[in-house]
Amino acid sequence: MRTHYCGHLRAEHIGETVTLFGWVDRRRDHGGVIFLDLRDRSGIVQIVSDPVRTPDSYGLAEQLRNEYVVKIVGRVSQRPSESLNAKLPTGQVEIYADQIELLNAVRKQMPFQVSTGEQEPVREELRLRYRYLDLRRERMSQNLRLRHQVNQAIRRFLEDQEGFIEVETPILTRSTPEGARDYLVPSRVNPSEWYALPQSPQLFKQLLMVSGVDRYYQIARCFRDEDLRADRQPEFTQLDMEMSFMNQAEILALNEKLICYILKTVKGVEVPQPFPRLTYAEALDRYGSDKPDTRYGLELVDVSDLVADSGFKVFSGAVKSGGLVKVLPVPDGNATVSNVRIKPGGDLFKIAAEAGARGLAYIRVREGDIDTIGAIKDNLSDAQKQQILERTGAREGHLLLFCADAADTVNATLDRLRQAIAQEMNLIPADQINLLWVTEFPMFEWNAEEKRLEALHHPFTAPYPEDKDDLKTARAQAYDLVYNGYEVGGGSLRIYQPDLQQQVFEAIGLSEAEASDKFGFLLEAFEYGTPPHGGIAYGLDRLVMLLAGEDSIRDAIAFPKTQQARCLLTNAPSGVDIHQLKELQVASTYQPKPKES
RNA sequence: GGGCCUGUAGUUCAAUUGGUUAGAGCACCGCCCUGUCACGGCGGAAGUUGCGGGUUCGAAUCCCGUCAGGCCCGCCA
Repeated sequence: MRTHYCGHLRAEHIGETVTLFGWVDRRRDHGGVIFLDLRDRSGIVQIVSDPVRTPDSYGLAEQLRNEYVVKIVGRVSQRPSESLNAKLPTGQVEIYADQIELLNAVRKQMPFQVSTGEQEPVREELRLRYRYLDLRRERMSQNLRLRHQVNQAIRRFLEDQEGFIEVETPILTRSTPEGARDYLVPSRVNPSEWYALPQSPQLFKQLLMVSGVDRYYQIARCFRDEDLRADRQPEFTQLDMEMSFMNQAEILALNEKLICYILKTVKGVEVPQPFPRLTYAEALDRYGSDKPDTRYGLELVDVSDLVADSGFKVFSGAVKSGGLVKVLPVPDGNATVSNVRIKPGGDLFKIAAEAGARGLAYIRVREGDIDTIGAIKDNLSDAQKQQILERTGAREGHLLLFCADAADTVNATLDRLRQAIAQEMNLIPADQINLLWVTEFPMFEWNAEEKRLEALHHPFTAPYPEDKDDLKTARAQAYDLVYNGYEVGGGSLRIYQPDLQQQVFEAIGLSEAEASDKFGFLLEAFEYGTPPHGGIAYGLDRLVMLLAGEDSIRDAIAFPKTQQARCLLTNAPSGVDIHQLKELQVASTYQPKPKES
């Protein structure tokens, strides 16, 4: 049968007779000689057929078309010196096709061409409908391969170097409060009861620590029934890890080694360790975000104290009511950003408004003077202006964009503006990889809608010991790994004392009865000798997306869903037979909206 | 639930901004071509302009609705 993969053939094989299988990538028929590019998963090699050298195959070679599946038996030959192809790894050789066997033809018009991949983009809708063809194309087959290499690197490092063992945890599990919406599965054997698909293996991996596994990992499928984004799918894959008897510094160091091993193995890139660390507070202060992209500057500057008692009410009012006044200094921003764009109706104003800001103020630094609206000019003293210029490092040509509002709003607004402006001004070095840890997250944040505290990370996250006495304001021993502005991983040290866990449940408004109902098994497990432990989970799809240089997580997944959570290939989800529902004792209550006439 | 963008031949795009027969590359079919590699040449077939309605003498183009895909907000411990 097959003796070689197409892409592996080199000058050293010249003279050998080989048997190849693959797809016809392209056919070039010169009337007297036919060239075929034969493609398999390893690459492409050129096949030659003509009536003189390969009389037995020429007739069939004329019949072949793109994407036909063929078997080729032929002689590996040196290409004529004027016909070498430097673009192909196999470009020194070609195969004289002594035999061609047509294994399968293409019977329908191709919905799109496989071999033009890079030159001609195809509508994603079509790519997803005919995903098996899309995956034949260079770009997607590379992405599949890259993903495999990442998985492989993870296993080599964690298993061979660090002694982790992979344990599989249930897909049919129980629904838990908090967190995302669950996917539910009815139990036929237990009518009216439901399994939930796991949002993550969180509870099981902690139980495995109680079990003495010590170092656990899993490449785990997770499910969250929430709306989709370019970087969010309803089912996704985590690299999930948990380890016992390690402190935060040790866990971060081990994970840095893991990430560096992956980068080195799949990209050949060396990243210096340790990775930079930013506390949550510092990240918000300097970037307005807990996942800052640090590949470019444009850091925010807090000027609240400088304008707290200025006559400009927008500024002083924001500070008085507990908010902030922060500046996004944009070098050369005067030339790039016109006033029209900052004012109502402008694109930057729109971005700010979407983030909740009511408006943007500005100061333009001109030669020896500043240019701004009258209300600021008249209400800031020369000293205040001078201090602002000094603190923001403003020079001639700088545009200072001000946002004054509640802290959340200011940070969200300037974060988005910072990203938009960096992109517009081409400040983002696309090839750079910036990794950093964000640490010292708060334990909780206030959910205004439900009027209660919510766990920022999850309710099993341990507070810093010194903060334990006031849990509501405590910092968590939690950490996120940020990769070019994307959160690619996050984890924490866990609570392993039942009483402290109970206090955290109380803080988020989970009564003892509820906690015992939902998590009783975990609390009980903690009564039997639980090691201190902690862990982390990475969004594997997101990591692969970034390593592949893609903008969408879908390009890192073989068979992804559309934004409407549909699979265009299989047409899932779909209706089911009424008998299936009867067996499950389940009925849909869905009522289509009546059409208005 | 909301905002924005897209939908024209199998496909990727165009159509002088409301005008007469909706064009081009690739793919497909036929003929020609012995060194191409995005081969080349000649010819051909291929369109309910997503779908439905409206405005208009006239709609791919304007309006309304609807479907599908995308980006975002909300949501995602």
